[in-house]
Amino acid sequence: MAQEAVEALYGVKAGLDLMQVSPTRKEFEGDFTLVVFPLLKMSRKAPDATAQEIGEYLTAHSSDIASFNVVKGFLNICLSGVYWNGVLRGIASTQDYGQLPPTGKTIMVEYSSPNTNKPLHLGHIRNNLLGWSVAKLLETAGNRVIKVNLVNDRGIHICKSMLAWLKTANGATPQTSGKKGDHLVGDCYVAFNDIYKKEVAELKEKYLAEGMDEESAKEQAGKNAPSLLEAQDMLFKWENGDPEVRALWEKMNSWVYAGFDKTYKDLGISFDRVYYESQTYLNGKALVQQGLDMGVFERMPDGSVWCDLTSDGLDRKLLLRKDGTSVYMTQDLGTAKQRFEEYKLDEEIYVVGNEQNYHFQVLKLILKKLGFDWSDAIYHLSYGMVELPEGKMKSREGTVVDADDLINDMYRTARETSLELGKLDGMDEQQQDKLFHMIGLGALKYFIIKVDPKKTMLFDPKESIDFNGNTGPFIQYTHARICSILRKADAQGIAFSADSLEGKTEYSPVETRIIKILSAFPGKISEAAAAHSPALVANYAYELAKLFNQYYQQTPILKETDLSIVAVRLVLINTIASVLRKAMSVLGIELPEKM
RNA sequence: GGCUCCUUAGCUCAACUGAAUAGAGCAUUUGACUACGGAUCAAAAGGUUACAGGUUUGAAUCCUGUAGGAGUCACCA
Repeated sequence: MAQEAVEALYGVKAGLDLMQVSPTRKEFEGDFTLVVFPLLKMSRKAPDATAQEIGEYLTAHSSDIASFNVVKGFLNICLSGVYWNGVLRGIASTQDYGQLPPTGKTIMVEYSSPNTNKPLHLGHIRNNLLGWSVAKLLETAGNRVIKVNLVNDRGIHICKSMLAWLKTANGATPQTSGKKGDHLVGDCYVAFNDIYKKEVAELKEKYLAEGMDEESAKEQAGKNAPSLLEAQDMLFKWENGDPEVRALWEKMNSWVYAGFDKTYKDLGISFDRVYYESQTYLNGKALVQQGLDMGVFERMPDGSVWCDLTSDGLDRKLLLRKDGTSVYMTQDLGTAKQRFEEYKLDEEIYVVGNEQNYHFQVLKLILKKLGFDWSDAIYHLSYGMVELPEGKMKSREGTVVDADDLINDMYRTARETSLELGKLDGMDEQQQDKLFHMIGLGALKYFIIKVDPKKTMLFDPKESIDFNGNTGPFIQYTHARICSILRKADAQGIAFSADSLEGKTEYSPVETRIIKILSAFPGKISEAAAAHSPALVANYAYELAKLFNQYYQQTPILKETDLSIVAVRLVLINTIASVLRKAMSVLGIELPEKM
């Protein structure tokens, strides 16, 4: 449109990149703003004159434009009430507004990927919420999405827990101890480290007494502590299928899975497929041979295999140990190949913390060297750590925020706040329980998701999570409020539908702003999907909720005497409620009708 | 030490592709109708966007350097 104006006025076709249109800032009058600076070369006139000319042309050629004004090279355009009425009507009569048409693409999202030797903590919560909502976001943007979890269920760390269980637990099970399975196993892991630390200290004393120097005494003690040797022996037995070790391993893992399932259920997240590393850890060995044949990898005299990436500015990467066993990278290479072939993926997203940036850089590079053109379709959704006021969470120092504890805290706060406000008349206990969970979890999820995934974020247990202001409960409250009005309207027998908008030509400035933001929703979904950032959707929902609360405060809805105006306002707020529901559903947050 | 990332109000976070006076929430101060639901709203105060240069009509945003912080550089995963 503006492009046409430029061509008609200056006889030059301007590229779309020069046409900068953005929503007008609220301190100026207008709906959209065209920045004319980039066009000055074509107009060969002063900014204001150029803006004036374009504004006049647009007003003359489009009936949707009501007026315009020029401020310091910015052309502010006001669209007519009739135009906005058409927009609102279109939105109100669209089924599942915000759901974008199918793209035909298949995208896999891998997230969560826990170890089975400790319970989930706040860092995992960020991973889980982010992974789940990115998957939901991509679905909403029209893609077919496969959510997968790769459980790290084998390795020396698991053996440590097993060993400690044998030595210290006296046969305790989740049933007999009353502990959640993942916590029981996690406690064993801690117990192992206590034993290990003690042994290392003793051994170090002994070595020092034998005249070894400090440095090597420490190193040797660390390597030779009896419990560690036992754990290594256990891992060896595991790899050789020792029935006793395998049976214990299966038993303890099953406890952990039951525990994880509970936490996943509380968080409201799920997977389409779960992979276990015990079944995939041999993947990728075939690729090593392929790489050797292609001359991309090289075998050392001791038998180990490496990929030299120094010409790309990276290091040499080990792919096969001298004993022929594979490493993490090797597995990931094989697993990626398997997945792309099996599912014909258009994209694979790994939701993994930014501490593994280097790993994924190497992964993609090696795949590329092996000639897989789909290596570019791998996206590492690298999220920042959750830090505490005293710094990073460290399980060894006991400074972790446990996922289950945090979920329970949120539930309790929601319960206390709700009961204090006492608006839950007529709700039975089961409904209340569901509501407290909805609110508590809404607070937690929103708190995590509203932050840009890439950024390190801070959680202060002392202040915990607020329920006022820019929060999940704020948006839930807004929704409940709208529902309350709609219920009252219904009780009064006031009917409305998109057709109630027929013939409406005027909207107040706030109403226009609301319609504008509503109309931006699908665009926001695709923008967020492209950026892999649910945070954009969270902030969008907040803006909308805030705008409704302003509107509500200054505009009577049911108190208005003109019933046709009441109906229009009901259409508007009903649309707000459904867009809020849709937006928050992307984040996995439910909105109550009462709270 | 090499490489990568980060630094915005007292605190937690925004700012689309470079655009107008850098926005919210919390905390602080003040105010709000016989409450269409006060988990709300209105207002005040709070900023040299770490620092120094550079590019540009225009820089929190791009480039260079400095300071501070994080991550990573395993025959761990």
